[in-house]
Amino acid sequence: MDRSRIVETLEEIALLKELLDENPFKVRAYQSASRAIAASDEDIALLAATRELTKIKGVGKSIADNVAAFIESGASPELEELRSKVPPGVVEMMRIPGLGPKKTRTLWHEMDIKCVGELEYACGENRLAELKGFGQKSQENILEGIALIKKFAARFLLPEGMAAAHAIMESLGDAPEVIRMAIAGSVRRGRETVKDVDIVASSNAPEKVMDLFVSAPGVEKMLARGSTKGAVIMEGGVHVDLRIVSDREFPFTLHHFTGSKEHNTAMRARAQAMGMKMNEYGLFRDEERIVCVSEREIFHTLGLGYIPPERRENMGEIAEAEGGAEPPLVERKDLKGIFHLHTTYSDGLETLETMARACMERGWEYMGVADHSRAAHYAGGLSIDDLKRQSDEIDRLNEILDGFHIFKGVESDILADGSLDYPEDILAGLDFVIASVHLRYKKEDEAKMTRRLMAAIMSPYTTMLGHPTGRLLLARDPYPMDMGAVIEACAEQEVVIELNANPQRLDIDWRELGKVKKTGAMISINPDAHRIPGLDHVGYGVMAARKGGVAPEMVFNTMGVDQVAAELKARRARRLGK
DNA sequence: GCCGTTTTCGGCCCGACTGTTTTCAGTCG
Repeated sequence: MDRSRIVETLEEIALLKELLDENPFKVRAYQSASRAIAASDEDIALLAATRELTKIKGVGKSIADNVAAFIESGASPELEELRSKVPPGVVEMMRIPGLGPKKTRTLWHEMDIKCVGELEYACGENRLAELKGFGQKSQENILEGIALIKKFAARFLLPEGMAAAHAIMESLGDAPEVIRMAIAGSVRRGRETVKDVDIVASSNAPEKVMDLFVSAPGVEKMLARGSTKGAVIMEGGVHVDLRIVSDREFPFTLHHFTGSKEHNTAMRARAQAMGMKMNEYGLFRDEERIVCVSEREIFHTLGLGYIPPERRENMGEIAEAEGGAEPPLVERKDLKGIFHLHTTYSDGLETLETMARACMERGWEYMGVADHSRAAHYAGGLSIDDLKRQSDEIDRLNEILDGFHIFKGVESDILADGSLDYPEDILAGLDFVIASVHLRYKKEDEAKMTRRLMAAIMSPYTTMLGHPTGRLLLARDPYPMDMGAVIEACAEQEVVIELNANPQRLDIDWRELGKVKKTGAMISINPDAHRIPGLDHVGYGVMAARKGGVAPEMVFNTMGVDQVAAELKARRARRLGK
């Protein structure tokens, strides 16, 4: 049983109970149990089998029994029962901004509205205006909300969120009324997809700053405008919130709006346990305000080391920072070179030499070229002759490029039976091989896909496993497979796991990195670049690695060129000797 | 439903904004 299925089940139970107007504290209990299980390092199935689920703080006897029953039978009677009471369309209605459980329930019970379509019709017929708690304005807002969720997927990729955030930062950053200003929210945390963008500013003239914000270039629509809080929609549909506070409040507000909500909840609980109270304006002991000029001081006051934004997901980071500890996290400057880029030999847009020079400009010591293999017809995969031509060109370039080295590699398709795409003697002539699935995954079930990946990992020529889950964010789900088994096999075979830094992939998922760390396997932060700007995607990869708590030593491409060359040789030799 | 250095009962994180109210409920983060 997948942990995420348990977490989703508990979340859905909480939501449905809320819609059914059950005790809000009971609802919260399910929510916090769900979060606690999501954040736990423990083997949930094992704890369930030994009746020890209540060891997890936030999981009591009742929920523990439910989860255990769910794991055993694969179905949750409680959830089924709740689902039978709430039409699915009613749950869908809650996606509309401004509709929470209470209002949705009113629409459902008072107006017999059971789906988004019926709601849209009712608004068009002006039938909500007379309903208690609603009015003309809410009717309009609901219609706009429906249009919005139809027009835009509810989430955006990280780069789109960053672009919107930087646009606002640029138009407000130089204003004399702005004292400090920073991007907060999920963009700052480096989440792979974001729902909206949060920006925090300090000022003594908030009204002026708010004026600038709602009239900034690129703003399409103003949603809200208070004295301290405003919200707009940018062209392209990204929702941006701005919060303006006094400068002494700024670090607390920045921390608060960086979130995550779960991290904040845990931090406030910690403050409370230490006899303090924390909110977005400050930290207080009794009525006395505790001065902190930076986020670092806030963490310090609470007996913690600085927790970088990427880590703030309440997935163990607070325990790790206990006593002032600050576990090292990889930074972009730690990368000494990169693997996995494409050139005009296959579907890249730049020549080998142009890409090499672009890497040199970025201060890297080496690059590992990995064009597509011959099965990837659609991407101009390389024939054996193409590979040889490329190899000759690399030899020439390695002669003339001063202080830079190109490693010879390929991104070999993992064929349906798990074998690689070239004969062994060809693979043996390469410095490294990235093995990736690109084709024939749609009909594979979990067992078959796992076997296929395992077979590829077992090849002594496989150096790295490329984009392990195959997901395309907001577009394609990961293929089904046993990730735990794949990670263990990689560790055992010394196969490096790719963290594909393309912002549409960010694959392996950072949530798996804790597991990778435990097995001792290494990751490589690979740009998978097809053009020059794609090289800078490693920045997204670094953020994802940091979210997973990855130290520089765990990242293959933090090694310098000589060490990488030696390591590639040594690994190949060890595996051929096995 | 969960939890416990005030508690096995009585609490449960906190504040801004909106729209509908005529002092506040609901939503959101």
